[in-house]
Amino acid sequence: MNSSRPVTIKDIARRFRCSPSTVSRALNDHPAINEDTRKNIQEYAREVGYQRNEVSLSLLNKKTATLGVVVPTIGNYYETAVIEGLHTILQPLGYTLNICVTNENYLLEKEYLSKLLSNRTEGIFLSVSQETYDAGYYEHLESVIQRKTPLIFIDREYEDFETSRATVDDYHGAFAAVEHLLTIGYKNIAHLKGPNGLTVSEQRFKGYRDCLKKYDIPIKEELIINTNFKVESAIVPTKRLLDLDSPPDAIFGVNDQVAIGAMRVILDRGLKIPGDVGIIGFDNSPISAYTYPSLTTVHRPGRKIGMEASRLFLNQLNGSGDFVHENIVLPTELIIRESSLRIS
Amino acid sequence: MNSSRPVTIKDIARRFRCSPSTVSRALNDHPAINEDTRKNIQEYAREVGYQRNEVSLSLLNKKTATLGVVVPTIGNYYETAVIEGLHTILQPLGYTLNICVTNENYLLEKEYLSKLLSNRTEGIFLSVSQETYDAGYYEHLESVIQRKTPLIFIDREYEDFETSRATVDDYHGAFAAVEHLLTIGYKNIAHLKGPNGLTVSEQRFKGYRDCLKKYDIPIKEELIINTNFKVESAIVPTKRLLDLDSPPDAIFGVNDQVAIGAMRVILDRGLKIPGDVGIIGFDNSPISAYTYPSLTTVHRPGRKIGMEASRLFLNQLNGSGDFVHENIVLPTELIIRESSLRIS
DNA sequence: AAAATTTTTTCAAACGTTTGCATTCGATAT
DNA sequence: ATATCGAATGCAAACGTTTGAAAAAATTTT
Repeated sequence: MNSSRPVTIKDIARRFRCSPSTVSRALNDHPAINEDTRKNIQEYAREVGYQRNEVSLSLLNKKTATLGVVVPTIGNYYETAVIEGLHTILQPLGYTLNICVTNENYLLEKEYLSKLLSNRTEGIFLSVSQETYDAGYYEHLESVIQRKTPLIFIDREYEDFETSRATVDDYHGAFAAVEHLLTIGYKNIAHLKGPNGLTVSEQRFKGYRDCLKKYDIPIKEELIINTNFKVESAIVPTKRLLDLDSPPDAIFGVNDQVAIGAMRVILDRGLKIPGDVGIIGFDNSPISAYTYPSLTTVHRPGRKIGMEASRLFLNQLNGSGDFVHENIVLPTELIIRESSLRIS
Repeated sequence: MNSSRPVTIKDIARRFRCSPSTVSRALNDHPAINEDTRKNIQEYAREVGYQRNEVSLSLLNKKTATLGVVVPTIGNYYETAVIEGLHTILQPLGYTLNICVTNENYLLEKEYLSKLLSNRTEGIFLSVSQETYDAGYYEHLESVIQRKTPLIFIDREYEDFETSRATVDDYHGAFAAVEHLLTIGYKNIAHLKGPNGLTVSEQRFKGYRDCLKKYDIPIKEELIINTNFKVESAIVPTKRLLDLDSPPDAIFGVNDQVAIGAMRVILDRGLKIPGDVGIIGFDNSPISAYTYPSLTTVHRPGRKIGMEASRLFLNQLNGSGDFVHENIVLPTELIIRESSLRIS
């Protein structure tokens, strides 16, 4: 059986009765190589499908041109937008992105980070998993820091750690959303909150809370119900909201998915959107413009976050020794559509 | 400035005035190492944060434990489901997935494949880009074949190439969808088609066409309009359909996104779904159950595809020399919801 | 034709790890 | 006291490539 071991420089050298160095130089168009030798070797290499073993080069140069992207999930529009942004900047520079999905699992996250370091990844973009965040774990990050591998946080904050960070201004996005509802005449605004503990959830919740405070509206516990970001998780909570003695006249969902789930329940009850209940989401996912009614939402610039995060990485890389830690916070944008339109 | 070069086995050896071999054996719990030596070395290694350089091991063992996943996009639910499936099987086996997004671009696909080979990736899962497919390119695959790197096609067929393949039975899925519409009483069924040339588009179109044929219904050119899988791309085509002299009483969308876009246009015209127009999509994306009205669709088992593809890869890997090429086609499932419910 | 110069090629080391085989060092048996 | 044995450690090669310095070969100059 033909073992089909990849052709190496040594193989080519044997074939031409020359040294590996000559072959290497010929393949790399080194000037100190005879024109004929070069041509012959290059031609032969192409013929036999020689492909340089990057693994050996990585070992030699201590450069792998690989970056890790560690995220809790890739199911949602936002994450893929971030990855696209990273890709846009980093792919042309020759970097390969190694995308690792932790499923919100601490152990998996830890394993991935360790693996990325072992593989001599040159930088890591990390959105910590919920489990990690909840438990306040951070030891697995120590080794990344210790190794001085550039570490960029995307999206989720991690207070105790000083690294660069690119996040969206969830707080003001939420604030603007609720303020919009208030100024348009809604008075009793509920919030379908994200999982406790996550920065994204908490920031948006804070925006909701502080906006109500600003307008001297009491915060009612029964109007704040948790979800897990998924459509399904909005169903029961929304029903509970509608069954209240004084049901909300508007709902602010922690993301578009949840808002869409809520809309469904409301329409099923024969209520009108935005007539009876106003709805607002978060993310500005592509579908949000085409639901019925279309969904007012807060645009979250995922692609830009990816591009900014890339920039932060490159800064660290070219930075002089000690990293300059930057903290980029991108603004959101309120996108007003049908689900919140009501003449005040 | 502290250069913070990663600690190597040699560093540790120097510290203990012993040879690298001893350190290596100590770290790997080799039996022929003195208990004290072992303990001391292991402790010290932990202290200084030693992490074994997998790059050097990869070179030595010619094993990288890395697999490439080359897909045109990761924006949609289906692709992420496939990746999740791959992940489910392969992550526990120690494989790292290197996800590469080609954006339907041939050159990028070619570059990625070449890079993956150079990096000595042990297997490649490929869903060819539209450009590649359109142009019928295949040379970039030759080197993969030549190297005998296991290559598994996911989702998109590539006739001339014999490799293993895991796809969904789009044809029969589409057929069932249209048949459902017909048996429920719809007569004038339009199709919002996917981009020309893509297997997915063409197979679903064929299913549509053949089903109509089976029921002796003439195929009308004006009822078949192209889209690009995205919500927005359904808007204008749907308007055109509704403006026809004899507008369709049902629309079969090539995917859920397109179907949702169509629904939006129809509802905007004051028409009832499913009363005036029945709608059916494809994919069974999470959102499809919660649109208003909920969307009848064809379930596409992305996760299963990923798992099957993994199985095919493992078979090739353990297979004896010459690969056994398998061709897995998974069935779809019709999910009947509101958008097609009409008493016949 | 020898010396000087230029062109072309080879040598050897390095990257970090593992591993078969050889070596060293005590200790035990003769 | 010496041979024998076992345990512990070291040596050296290997993986594939690059690269500065040295060597060899070819060319030009004297």
